[in-house]
Amino acid sequence: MLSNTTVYGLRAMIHLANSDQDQYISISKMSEELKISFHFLTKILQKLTQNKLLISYRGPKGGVRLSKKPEDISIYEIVIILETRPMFTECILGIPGCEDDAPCPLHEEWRPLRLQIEKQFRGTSLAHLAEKLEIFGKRLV
Amino acid sequence: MLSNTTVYGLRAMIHLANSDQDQYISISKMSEELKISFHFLTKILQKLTQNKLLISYRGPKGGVRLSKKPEDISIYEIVIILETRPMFTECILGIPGCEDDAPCPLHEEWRPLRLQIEKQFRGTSLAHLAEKLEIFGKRLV
DNA sequence: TCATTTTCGGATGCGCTTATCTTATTCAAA
DNA sequence: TTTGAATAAGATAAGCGCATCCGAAAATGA
Repeated sequence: MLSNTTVYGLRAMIHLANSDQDQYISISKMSEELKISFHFLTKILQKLTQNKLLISYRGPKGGVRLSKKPEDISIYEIVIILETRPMFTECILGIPGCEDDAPCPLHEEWRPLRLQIEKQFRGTSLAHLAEKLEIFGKRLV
Repeated sequence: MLSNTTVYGLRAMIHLANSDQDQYISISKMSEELKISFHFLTKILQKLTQNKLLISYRGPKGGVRLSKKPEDISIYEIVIILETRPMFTECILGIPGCEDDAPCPLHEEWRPLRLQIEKQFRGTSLAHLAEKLEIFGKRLV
């Protein structure tokens, strides 16, 4: 459903939402805590930085932090940036040119589900997830 | 969402559901009509044969045919066989051991969607899709 | 029996995502 | 100003799904 890259990115973002918003969080520390390869995590967070979801800072005491309040970041934004395929729009049968006017046989069955998934992703904020993590003791690793 | 392999398999099965049930359909003919590489389609249909969804016959006039009536084959069965990842059960964050008792932060949000997708796939038969193809002039290529 | 057709099944090569490595750049603190 | 810590960015390797190829086996018809 979601690529590894996206999953790692989501976990890291949830972790950041659950950390002190006023200071930069070291990527290497994060990679240890989340058990994600440091180099790979770096690449992923670079992409999120380039897309303005994170602010990075180099040098000692450097790291990354969220560019907005956790309440204002939806997991939809993260998925759109990290997922290479347009999962919220593509035809489930992969037929080129499939659209409402010229639908594939599964088109009508798939559309409502696709829209509902998108709605759910748009409506779920990092703050919401971080809160759950905090209150109910849920884990990221 | 679905792998290429699964998509090809689904298209081929819909094509078969829309063909004469009493005779074997040549894979090479099918591959031409569906514009799918013959060798690759062969591999995919072999898997479906091994899993009793198709019955194959070698030699001249050979080919494959559905092992059950199109009404009795759900696209769920096909996806389960061809998809390598357990898409109807796996955690959306890919966290090992994620389950109802020890959920990841997205667990509760994802579960109803996942179940609804599964329900839709279980409830959609090849006959239903073939009918649509026939009546509304929808296409597979 | 022999040639032809067709699926079966193993082996191989390709390409993209995933993952790693290396060098450059930036910043803080001594 | 120098040193060390940390991200940035490009190059490179590994793994897996995708795709192809080829010989073997089975069935048909002559």
